[in-house]
Amino acid sequence: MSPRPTLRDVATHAGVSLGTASKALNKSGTLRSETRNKVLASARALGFRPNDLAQALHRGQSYTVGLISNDSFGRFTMPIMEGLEDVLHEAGIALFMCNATDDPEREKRHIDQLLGKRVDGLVFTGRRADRRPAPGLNLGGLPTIYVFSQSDEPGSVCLLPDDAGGARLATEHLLALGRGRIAHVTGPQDFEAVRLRHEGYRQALTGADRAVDPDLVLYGDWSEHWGREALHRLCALAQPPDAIVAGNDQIGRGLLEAMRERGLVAPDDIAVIGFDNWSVMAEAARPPLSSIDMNLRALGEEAGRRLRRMMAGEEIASTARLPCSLVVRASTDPTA
Amino acid sequence: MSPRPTLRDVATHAGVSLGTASKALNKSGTLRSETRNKVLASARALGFRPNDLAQALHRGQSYTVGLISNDSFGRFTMPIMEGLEDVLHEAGIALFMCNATDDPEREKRHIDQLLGKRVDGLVFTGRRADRRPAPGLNLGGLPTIYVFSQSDEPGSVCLLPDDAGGARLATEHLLALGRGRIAHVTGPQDFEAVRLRHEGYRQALTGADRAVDPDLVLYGDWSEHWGREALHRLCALAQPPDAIVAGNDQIGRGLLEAMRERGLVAPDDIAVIGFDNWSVMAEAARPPLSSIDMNLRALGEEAGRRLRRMMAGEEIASTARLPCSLVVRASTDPTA
DNA sequence: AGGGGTCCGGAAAAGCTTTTCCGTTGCCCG
DNA sequence: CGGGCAACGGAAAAGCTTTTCCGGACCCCT
Repeated sequence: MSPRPTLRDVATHAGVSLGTASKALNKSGTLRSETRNKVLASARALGFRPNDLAQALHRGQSYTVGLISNDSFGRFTMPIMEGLEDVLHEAGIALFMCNATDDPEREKRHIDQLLGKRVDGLVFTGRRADRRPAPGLNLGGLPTIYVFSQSDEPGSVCLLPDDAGGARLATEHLLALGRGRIAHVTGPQDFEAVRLRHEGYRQALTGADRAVDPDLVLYGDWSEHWGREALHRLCALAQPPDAIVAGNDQIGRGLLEAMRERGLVAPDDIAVIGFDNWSVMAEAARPPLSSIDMNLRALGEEAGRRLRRMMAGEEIASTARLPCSLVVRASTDPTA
Repeated sequence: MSPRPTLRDVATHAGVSLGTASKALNKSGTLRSETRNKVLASARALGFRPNDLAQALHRGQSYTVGLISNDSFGRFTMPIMEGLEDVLHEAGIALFMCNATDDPEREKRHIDQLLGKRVDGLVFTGRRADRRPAPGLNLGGLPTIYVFSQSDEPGSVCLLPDDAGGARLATEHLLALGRGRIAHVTGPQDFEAVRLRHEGYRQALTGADRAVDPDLVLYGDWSEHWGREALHRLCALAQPPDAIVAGNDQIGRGLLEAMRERGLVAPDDIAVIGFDNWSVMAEAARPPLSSIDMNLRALGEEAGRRLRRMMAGEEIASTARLPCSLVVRASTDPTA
């Protein structure tokens, strides 16, 4: 039976009317259990699967949410997606992802497809959390949420990791280890995350009655190469640092590698902590790199909860940031 | 206007009947261009977007394909997805991904959801290309293809990189550089890819009238750590190798790192080539790591083409492997 | 035995689009 | 001026499910 069986087929097979079959399968209406079982048996025998298209059309709700990802490697999107899906599934909602790869044309296409399929909600995910232009499409009041990504549209609902808090956590961890000269080696200054992480770093130092030494703050790109170069620059200072907060794990790993080559030992000579907790990087570093975890999965879960509330008609505060956590490894604490 | 406008709204707004509005928008039937334009204008004014649910229901085809990914980091799935999507989009087919994360329950759920949405095809993608049990669901003749993944069901259509060919390419590259003792440091032997890559390595050596030296073939896990350890073992041999084919880029990078620490220079002392061409690893290695690219995007494109043919009713040969390519970097050729 | 209530299952409409089939209008030509 | 044809637009059905409304049957009680 190539075309999938419809409810009518089931009804015919069970010798009842179409409406009755529906009621039997949905446990609604009032039927003799004998009739109900007959229908159920027929449905099983025929391998019946209700047609979501018809259901959605009928009730005007698709119980489907679309996720548009601009993270071409999926490193950030995947954990978010898992969290989202768990929460949405509880409510019987399916989640489908489309990959836009930072191409506005592709993105538009995907949004259009999703609108055509009458999704009940939309999630945007990014590779970086900077403000992005609103998609040039009228979403017509469709519940929409930006996760690890922000819209420049006022009133849009965004969910982000608390970058400043994460950097503060990292810096405070180093302060608690008794470090006095803490450097910050990070990415390009035009990333909002870079500015916020710097701000958290500053706050932590200020909180400990220390000032930021501009010589100890270095901006570059997100690569290991930059981490290595930055270490050499820092070591050339009259007063090298005794700890470093890296803007991400790749930079952190570069710092550690350069240290090894100079015969410096982490954390004894310099303690290093990264950001992102990208395990494949952090765990392969020598010593393994302490890092800040952005709890992306939890971010996805919270996004799912908020989206559900939005779908229920509730108004949601526009932007929230969720806390990061500290993951201690040997690059700051050898006993870890 | 919270509920999206329907074709009926457009028709009313334009002062024509529903059927006429449909014809105007689909350029079918025979209408005065005046009427057609009136409808088009109304549709634009109202922000009309046809309801794919109704369309799909009507024509019995959803023009949608589902992708089930078991690659929790998306490193392999994402490029495949891009290729797939490009090819499917040409045919007006949308691609939606679900993440199953190697959880059979999740996977079942997703398949069921996709079947309910009456997708016209299904793609399975993996993190590893080993044979996997068929999903315990009746797909009812739905066109299905496994990419970078295999089903143990006979007759299933699978599309894979030519692992053996890739390893042969790598080994021949090293032979062409004049290397005589070529080692192979790879992952767990229970991966089919590991066995195939070893076979390619063997073929290349045999083709050059060289035998495989069992001392030079080391199985371990996929980590950098194992790469480092393996290098030390190889260096402890009476006759250390002058080149190494690594089973993946992480192992390759571990090998290079350990070489640096021993004061060995790549490629002068030992040339190293990896596998996967995972740029974030290969390019950050010192020196940058030559590697074998599995052309995953092309794999995705070919999968899309085959799927389209299957949807058109064509029978497809069950399994194919697509060629890998060699990416030369400084770890084998300093001039690269 | 008849009337009222309960229990069941059927009929029909709605949800949105496409397509086929018809009816109407207007024009041209005889 | 009337008949026929082309051009155009409307009506209706189909595709699948859910849900409401109804009608029929049966039971119980009086």
